[in-house]
Formats: sequence, structure tokens, C-alpha cells
Amino acid sequence: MDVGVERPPPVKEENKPDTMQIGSALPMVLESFPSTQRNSIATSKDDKLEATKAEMGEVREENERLKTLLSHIVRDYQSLQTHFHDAVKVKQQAPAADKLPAASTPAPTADDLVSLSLGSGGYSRPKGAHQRSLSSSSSGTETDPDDQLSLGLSSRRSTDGDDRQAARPSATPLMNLSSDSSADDTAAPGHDLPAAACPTATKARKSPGAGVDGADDEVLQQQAKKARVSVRVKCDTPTMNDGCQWRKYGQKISKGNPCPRAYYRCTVAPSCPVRKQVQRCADDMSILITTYEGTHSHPLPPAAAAMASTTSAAASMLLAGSSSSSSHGHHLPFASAGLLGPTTISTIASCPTVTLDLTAPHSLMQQQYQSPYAAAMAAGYESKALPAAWSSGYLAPYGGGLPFYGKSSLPAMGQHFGLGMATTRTEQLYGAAHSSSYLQRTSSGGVVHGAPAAAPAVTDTIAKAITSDPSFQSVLAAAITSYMGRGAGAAAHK
DNA sequence: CGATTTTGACCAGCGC
DNA sequence: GCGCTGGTCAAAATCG
Repeated sequence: MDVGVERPPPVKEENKPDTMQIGSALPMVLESFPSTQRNSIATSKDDKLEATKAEMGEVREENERLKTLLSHIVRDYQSLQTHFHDAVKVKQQAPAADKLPAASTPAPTADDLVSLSLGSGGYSRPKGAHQRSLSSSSSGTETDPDDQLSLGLSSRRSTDGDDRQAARPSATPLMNLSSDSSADDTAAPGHDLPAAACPTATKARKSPGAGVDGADDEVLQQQAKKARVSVRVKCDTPTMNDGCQWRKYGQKISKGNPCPRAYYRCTVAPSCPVRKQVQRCADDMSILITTYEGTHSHPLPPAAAAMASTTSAAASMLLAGSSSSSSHGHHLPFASAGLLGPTTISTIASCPTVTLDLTAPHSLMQQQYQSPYAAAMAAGYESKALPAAWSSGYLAPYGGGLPFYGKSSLPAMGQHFGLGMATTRTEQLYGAAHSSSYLQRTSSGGVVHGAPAAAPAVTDTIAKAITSDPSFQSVLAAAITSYMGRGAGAAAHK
């Protein structure tokens, strides 16, 4: 979760003066101006440039301070988490020795735990109606803060209890697709996830060991093959930027959809088994459907962790729901809490795929501005298909996104862009703060972006930018969820 | 020149 | 068994 380990943006930020940012963004803003306004603005362009430069400098300083603050927060969080893990471990070791004869169930719980998660080590818990504490079954297998936020499907369950037998095809005591396999309790916490512990749909990924026999492994593979998380989002670009690095390895025209389906695999780590499928919706070409499959075998950058923590909640919801009843199209109880925003989950019994539908009506999107990830999904487009400004880190996606407003294809997204500050990298977070104030000033100056006319103070803008950044919020949510979930789990053991 | 994308071929699962 | 379909492979092409 180190904020400093992201991939560097394609364009060096250090060498990019403010004028470049302004220059890259301003013409795009002006494109949407009426010609008369454009002329009047051109006369005062120099003045505005100077003023903007000065403010950019101030904002940059503020960004630096906030960056330091954020790093402190992250450090404190990691420290607290480490201490908490230690405390939980100590607490659990004693009762585990009393109640459990075998070490194969390092985290016994009253409930059979089946959680499908896209990261966060499966720590995200079903909330709301289910509100079950899914225990701290990861006591011996929990990951480092660095590894905790991983993108990928994971299925974790403890072996005690049988009230959820129906949720799995067999009575195999272990169905662990996650990095922190409870069977692989010998794995040192914080290590990069071994490939054997991250089975995926690919038959080539079959690997022995990890404490499971062949049959279990088979079931495991099967489960991994079925468990997917699909994200629907309005997006004009070929793919959306989810913080990970992907390599395309195939493309197919699927039946019933004129749009080809593209197949990607994660290239952040050579052995990472995670794959995703990207396809446009046949009904609405502006909707991009991204389906994730597998578990990352490497630490993820915060942007990917944002995706992971958000989808993990949905995935957990999926399995929680599927284990109790195969409901279809139920709403996420935590969506109202702002975690996922206007998101629905639908499951298909034959293939448990959780679908995060972030294509809600615009009014709803606007009302549910508290869902940063919805904006992130909509705003974080794949950089490769975009102008340099999109992938440069700074001003991305706002620089390239401004003409996007002009097209009015996604008016609601414009508001998200201006306020939501959805970014995909930490560097972009700072760039977002820059462009945020800039954007909002221009908005107040007459640009129709749907943003409020009153421009907040720079500090407020930056605060908004950071707190609404999906990475930040998701990390925060993951931390809170982790603490609450495990806290409840620890309490259940008392 | 290495990384990535494209694209046709191949393979496995599934239904008839 | 056959055909269809989805998913993957791998060589060629392209890109940076």
C-alpha cells in the first residue's frame, strides 16, 4: 500500500511545467466556448495564465503537504494494522489450541466462511442485511499491508460448520482461491502470493501443493473458473484503467454481440494468473463490460487496490447471497452506504458472476456522488487509447476529458470529473487536485460542466480530490472493513 | 529491439 | 460424433 510504488506515468511529471498542463487543457476548454467568449478570454489569456500559474504553484505546495500527510496516514495505518494482526494472532492462538486439534483450520469460526473477493485479501465483509461477521479466518495467513489489497477473485472459507454446504459443489473442506489460503497456513504473511495459492481458470495454471490434494485442487480450479466479477461502466475507450497493467492475448467475436471480446492478462508480475475480458454491451455500445477472473499474485498499486476493495465487497455479497439463496439482481446493501454507489449485483446460478453495474441513470449518479469508484470506473480510462494527457498522470483524465464533456455523451460523468476526482494513480491524485481547482474555476467562469458555480477554496478542493479519490477511499474502506470485520471476528472468538 | 497487439489456428466444453 | 462457441496459443505485425 505504499503510495510511492506506482508505475511512473509515461510523461515525466518533473519535466512538465505548469504551462504545459495549462496549455494542454486550456484549448480543450476553449473548444467548448462560444466564439465570442473565446475572443474575450483570449485577450485576458496572459493574465489568466499568470494567475493560474501562481495558483498552480500554491496548489502544488499544498499537494506536497497533503502527500506527506497521506504518507503519514498510510504509515500509521500500516503500523496499526501490524499491531492489530499481532494482537489478533495472539488472541486466536490460545483458543485455537484449546478447541482445534488440527492446525489446518487456523481461523475457526462459527460460520462457514465463503467470501469471494477482489482483493483486500477477502477481508471485505457482506454488510447490511447479512451483516455477518465472517470472522477473522485469516489469522495465520493474513497479508502485509502491501499485499493486502490485491485484485483478484478469491474465495475463502473456514472449514467449521456445514450450514453452507450447499454453496459449493462438494464437501471439500477447502475452497480457497485467495492468496491467503487458510490451508496454506505455512505461508509467511506478507509474502507475495505463490502461484499455487492463486489458482485460476487457466488449466495451465494448475499447480501442485499448497496443502490441497488433487481433488481439492480440481474443485478449487473449478470454483476459480466460475467466480468472476464483472463491471459495467459507461466508457468511450477500449478499456478502462483499473490500475493494473494488462496485455492483450486474444480477441473473439462472441455470438450475439457484434463487438469483439478482448482477452487480457495481467503483466504486472510474470506469473500473475489474473485475466480479464473486455467487451462492449451489445445493447448500448457506450457500456463497457469488464470481467475479472483470478487472483493477483503480487502487490497492487493503490489504483488497482481501489478496484479490488470495491469489487471485493460485491464479490463477498455474491457468495454470501448465493450460499443462502441464489437471489438474482439484488441490490447491495452497502451501496446505499456509498461504498459502491449505484451498483447492482446479479448472479447467474451456473456461473457465479457478480456484476457491478455502474451505468446507473445520470441523476442517480449525481445524487450518489459519494460513490467515488463509480466515477473511477467511468473516469479511469485506459491510457493507451487516449491522448498523452490521459496517461500523463497530470491532468489525466481531465485534460483529455474536457472535450469529452463537449460531446455531452456522458454529462453526468462530467460532474464526476469535476468533483469526483477519480484518478488512477497517486500521481494523478495530485494532478487531480490541480485540475480540480482549475476546472472548477473555469466552471465558475462559464464553462458548462455541470459543476457548481461556486468554486471552493483550494484546500477544500484538494481535500475533495483526495478524499474522493477511489484509491484513498477504497484503502480507507478496506482498512475500516478489515478492522471491523476482523474485530468482529475476534470478538466472536471470545 | 523489446514489448505489445493482431489474428488465425487450435482445443475443450457443451448441446444436439 | 458433429458442430458451435468460448477461450487460449503463438507467429507475425506493429509500436515506442
